[in-house]
Parts: sequence; structure tokens; C-alpha cells
Amino acid sequence: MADLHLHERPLFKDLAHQASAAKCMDCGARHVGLCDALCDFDMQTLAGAVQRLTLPPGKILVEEGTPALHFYNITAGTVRLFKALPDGRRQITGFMGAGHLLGLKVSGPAAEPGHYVFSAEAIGEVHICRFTRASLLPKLTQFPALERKLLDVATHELMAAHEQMLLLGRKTAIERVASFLLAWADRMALFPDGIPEGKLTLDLPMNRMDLADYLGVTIETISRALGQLKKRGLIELPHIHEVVLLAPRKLAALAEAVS
Amino acid sequence: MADLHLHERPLFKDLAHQASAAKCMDCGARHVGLCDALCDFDMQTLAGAVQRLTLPPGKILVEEGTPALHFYNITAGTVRLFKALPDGRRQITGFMGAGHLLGLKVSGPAAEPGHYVFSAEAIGEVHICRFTRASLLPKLTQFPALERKLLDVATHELMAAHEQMLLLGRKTAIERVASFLLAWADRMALFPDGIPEGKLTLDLPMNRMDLADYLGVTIETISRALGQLKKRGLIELPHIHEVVLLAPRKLAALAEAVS
DNA sequence: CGGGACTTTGAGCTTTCTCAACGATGGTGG
DNA sequence: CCACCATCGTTGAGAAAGCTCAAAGTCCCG
Repeated sequence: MADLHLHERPLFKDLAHQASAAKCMDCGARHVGLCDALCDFDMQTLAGAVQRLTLPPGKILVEEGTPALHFYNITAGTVRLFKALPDGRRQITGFMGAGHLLGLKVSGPAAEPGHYVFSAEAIGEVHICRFTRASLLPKLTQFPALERKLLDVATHELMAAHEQMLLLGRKTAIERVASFLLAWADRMALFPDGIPEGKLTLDLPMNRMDLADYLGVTIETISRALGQLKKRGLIELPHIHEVVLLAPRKLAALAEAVS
Repeated sequence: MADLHLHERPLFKDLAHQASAAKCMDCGARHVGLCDALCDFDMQTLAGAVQRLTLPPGKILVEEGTPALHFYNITAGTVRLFKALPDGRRQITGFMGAGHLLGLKVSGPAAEPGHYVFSAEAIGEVHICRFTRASLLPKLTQFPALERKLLDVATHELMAAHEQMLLLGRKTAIERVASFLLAWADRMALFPDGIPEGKLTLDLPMNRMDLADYLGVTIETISRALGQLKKRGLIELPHIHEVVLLAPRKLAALAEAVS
């Protein structure tokens, strides 16, 4: 509703500070992800268990049903999370960007091994920081602040998930697309003071197929809905991966079926 | 997939033990909800801030957008959680039963006041144990075990939410109903050793409208899907609020689109 | 026994999907 | 530098799943 624009926002946006010494200390996501909750001393001990990796487009990070061995902290790029049915139908459950932690949701209690309950693939090139679950989980009990942060993250994702259920269960195609564009703009921190009146440019790293599988429709429907929004003067599409919101407020009214 | 039947299960099922002294000590949900994580001593201090209430059918516990003042621990009955659009469309995001904690998801960081992001109503008569967020939140920092339990709960709900997204975004009406029946059976702890071969009776406290709004279809579609399942010999409908699963395995194959 | 709320069933309609063709775009090699 | 090719996106026409509207059937409760 009124605070739709709050939902998909990543929890941490301050990329400013930079340390300099060890692997973790000069990480771009140092003050973005949960690493912030580990004190510097402990960061040193964690750094030993950490791998920084660069993944090519399409690279599979996580496959549903495989043993959950790692956490992934995304430092650059975008990842799609999804679940699939045996006949190939796919539902993308979220897009994760810099500062997001991957691997929280596994079957069984959080403290036990378990298996991943989703798959994850890189969209475009992705930089991640990977560490074993075994190395982080003990830290949880040691640093309550870390657990608190994980709880905040989980709670936040839960709210976004419920908003998405409303979208998938009850919104029309065009409302879904409008809602997505606004949520994406908000997540990119483009709404510091609420939804603005004027125009606003968005970069969409994902392709139409991803969008379709995220919004529970087909690529043709995505294409037609975007066309419709363009025809109504609500957006422009300068490039395939770029959308200009011409009237964000009107888009919001459409997304929430106000009027 | 294979572990669909794991998802909707409440975390705690052992209703056996009974204490006897104070308000909390003889609570039926004492070893079911998160109270288990508070030591007995602290339970006493919490008991002072607790109200046990009995709610009539249809009673609104929580209204979306209002300040989040309380946590609710459900001790008996079933509650529907939902989000609604201004024009009245409604999406039920979950059904909560005995042992479930309500009020975790609010806007803003978990430690701040914030507002509820969902509404909640009693289905049938519901018994709850209500306490203020203000009284519980300090306990979080004090008892890390409590925070851990909340994290487990949130993680578990997140998995269920993602499973539901797959259902809402990609499954047909009949697959949705089949999936729901299995998830509900599992949640009622009827699958201790996986999905059985033989028949199995379920009580459905909610009406068709609730089912429809949970599964993202209309009541007519629910009715037709149940009729279809009956015609195929997969279920029986002795009463409106009772379903007999005649062939749970076949139902599971249908729910996951296997074959 | 009657009334209201809920459920089922039926008929026609709408939205979205499917299938197919066409168009754009970006990368590659000549 | 351009032409070609593969991939991705758009557009159109017909089909289908599910929705809407309407009527009849059930069930519960007083």
C-alpha cells in the first residue's frame, strides 16, 4: 500500500567508508552486508575462510536440493533466485544485488546442514564473497549482533515475499509490471523522499524472460504490458535494459489499483 | 519438490508437557511456541505483561498499517493473515495455528515500533496470548536463544513463502488445490514418515473464500477443482470442512506436475 | 421449519497463454 | 567497417484457463 516503496529496499546503502588492510577490510560491500556486524578483529579470523570470486553471466551459484555448504555475499552484479517444477516451469522468487546475503533459507533448522531450497544464477557478471556455513554459524552464537542482523534481513525478505504473493495472486499483468518497476526503483534507493513527481531512469539488468518468471506471466505479456504503459505515456523504453518512469505517481496508482 | 511436505510444518509439535503454577506455566502452547526459549524464571517476569484472550470468529486481531504494539502467540484455533488492495481484492498470505507467533513482520527494523504490514482475523474461535512488543524486544538481546528461535521461525516462513510464490505464479488451479491439501496435511503433522499410500482425513477450518484468496483463484474455481479431484478418485468430501485424501501419493504427483 | 450464508453448477466472457512470424540488437569474423 | 548470425524482443491471431454473473442446491442455526 502506502509503503510499498519500502519493501524491496536493501537494508544497507552506505557504500562510503573504506578500510584498507585485509581481504575483507577493503571489500566494497564491507559496510553494506552483514560483515558490518562483525567487529574488525573477528573479520580477520573470518577472512581466512573467505573466497572472493568473479562469476560469468549465467553461472549457477546454487542448485535447489544440493547440500547447503556456503553463504554467498554478493558484492557486485545481480543474481536471480528461483524454484522450478519438474516440467520446467520456473518461478523467480527474487533478484539479489550488492550487499545481499544468499544461503539463509535451507531446509531444516538454521543451525544444521540441510539443503538449499532454491537455485541461484548470475545475471551478467557477478562478484561474490563466499564462505562456508560451517565457518559462519558458530559466529552467530558468538556475536548476537550478527544474529540480530540476520533476523532483520529475514524479516525484511518476509515482508517482500508477502507483497509478492499479493502481486502474484491478485494483480493483473499491467499492475504487476507497474508494481515491479516501482519496487525496483525503490530498491535502487531512488525514492529517498517518497515517490517523486518527475521522471526517473532505471536500469534493468534482467531480460524479459526473467521478468516474466518473476511476475508469473509470459514474456509476451510482459512485452504487451510495457507497450501499454508506453502508449499511456507512463514510461519510455530507450533501451531494452533501461526504463524511464515518466509519471511515477500515476504508475503507483495503477500498481495499487487506486481510483 | 521432494520436500514440499516439509515446508508448512510448524516448528514445534510436542503438546505433551504441562507445568502448573503461573499463567504462562500451564499454557497449552508452553512447549509449542517461542516461550520454550525463555527460562522459567524469566517466564515469570514475562507473565505479568501477558494477556490470555478468547476471540470470536471473524474478530480482527491486526489491521494492516496500524502501529505494531503487540505480539500474539496463538494457543488454539486458526487465524488468517492477509493483505488487501484498495479495491477489495484480498490475498491471504498464510494461516496460523496453535504455536505460531504473529507480529514478527512489521515495517522498519525489527527493534523499532513500525506498523503491521498485514491484517489478521480469527477463523472460528481463537485463543491467543498477547504481550506488548515493548516487553518482549528487550528480552531478545537478553536471551540469544530467543533470537535464534525467531530466526528459525522467520527462515521457515520464508521457505514457505517462496513455495507459495511458485504456486501462485506458475501452478494451475487443480495443482494449487492439490498442493494446498498436501501442505495442510503435512502441517497437521500427518506425514511423520513421508507421504503415505493410504487414506487420510483432514479438517479444513477455513471456508472456500479463504481457500480461494489463499490460492489466488475464485471460489468457483476452488469448488470446481475439488469436484475434479473427487471425480478422479483422489479425494472425498464428507463435509464442507473435511477432506479425505484417498491417494496422497497421486495427489503429490499432480501437485508437482510429475509425469 | 424457515432463513441466511455458504457452496455448487452452468453459460458466456475476458484475460492471458500459445504458437507463429517478424523485427531489433549486439557480437563476430571476413 | 560492414554483413551475418544468433539471441532476444515484439506483434498478431486463435485457443484455453479461469473469471463473472446467475441460479439452484446445502447446511446450519435459531
